[in-house]
Amino acid sequence: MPELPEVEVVRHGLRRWLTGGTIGAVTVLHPRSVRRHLPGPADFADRLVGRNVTEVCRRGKYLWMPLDSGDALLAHLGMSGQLLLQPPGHEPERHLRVRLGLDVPPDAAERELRFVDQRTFGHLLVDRLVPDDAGVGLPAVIAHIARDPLDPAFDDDAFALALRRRRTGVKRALLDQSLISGVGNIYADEALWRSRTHWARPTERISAPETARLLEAVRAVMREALAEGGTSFDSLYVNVNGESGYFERGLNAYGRRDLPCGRCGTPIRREVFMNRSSFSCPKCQPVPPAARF
DNA sequence: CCCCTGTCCTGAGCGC
DNA sequence: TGCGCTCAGGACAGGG
Repeated sequence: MPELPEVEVVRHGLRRWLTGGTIGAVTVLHPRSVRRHLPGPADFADRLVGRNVTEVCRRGKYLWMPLDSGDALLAHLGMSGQLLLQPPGHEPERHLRVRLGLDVPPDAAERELRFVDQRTFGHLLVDRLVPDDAGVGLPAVIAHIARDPLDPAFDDDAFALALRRRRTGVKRALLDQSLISGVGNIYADEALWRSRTHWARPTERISAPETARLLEAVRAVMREALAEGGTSFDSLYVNVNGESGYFERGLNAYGRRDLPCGRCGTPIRREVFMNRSSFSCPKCQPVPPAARF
């Protein structure tokens, strides 16, 4: 379940291989993986073949590679997506969806970029680059995605104000990628545990200092995960070299139903919210008055 | 405009 | 053994 730290690990791994490389043959093996490329798979391939990759960028959970054409190849890993660099003759993976030939700089070994995705919640598309609010290019289809909390240009004060204007629970707000990006179910639960916040705490009642503590908690859990090389549970997430990125021992709340809270020993509870699991400590994170469920 | 729910997908695990 | 059910959840369309 790749969230910001896992995607950043992938970005970092891809950067060295892709920058300066030229895209060769493109094969779409499963149309669903390019469903958000509205002109269709043939156009997807046409706009990639022969193009030079100039960079590998990320915002939140989105990854994109600007091309010398003014387009970018955009990727979202969804639940189970992987971007693997394999030798061209390597045996096809079970859930291989898209393959992109790659002519890498002359001193590097030949590689093929492969999009592997069991559950097909992830996707690839090609889109034009448009300037963002700082004049740097990002794909037009993700112009609505907020900056992420590790972005130096993330505006903490603006986030605090936007949070207080919302009429919802704090976890729903953390998962809203148009408010703050890169946070998924795992890091939301971890950050809420760390800041001793209940997931249903009404956003309009969250003070500026409390927002600051919450952001600090989000950043701390993400930095810890990055330091470990990315968090994930199942072998569905594999980093760019094909190694599984595990981080279970660093988790304090997520997936720890009935296990003791690391601070107070109270068994961690599991609740269903937004059709997904929320894990929290009943004692450290008590249900707030006027909770928004 | 804002908020929230339903939907997409595959495979593991489990009860009968 | 095999069948059917549940669970995992990111992003967005569309309804209220």
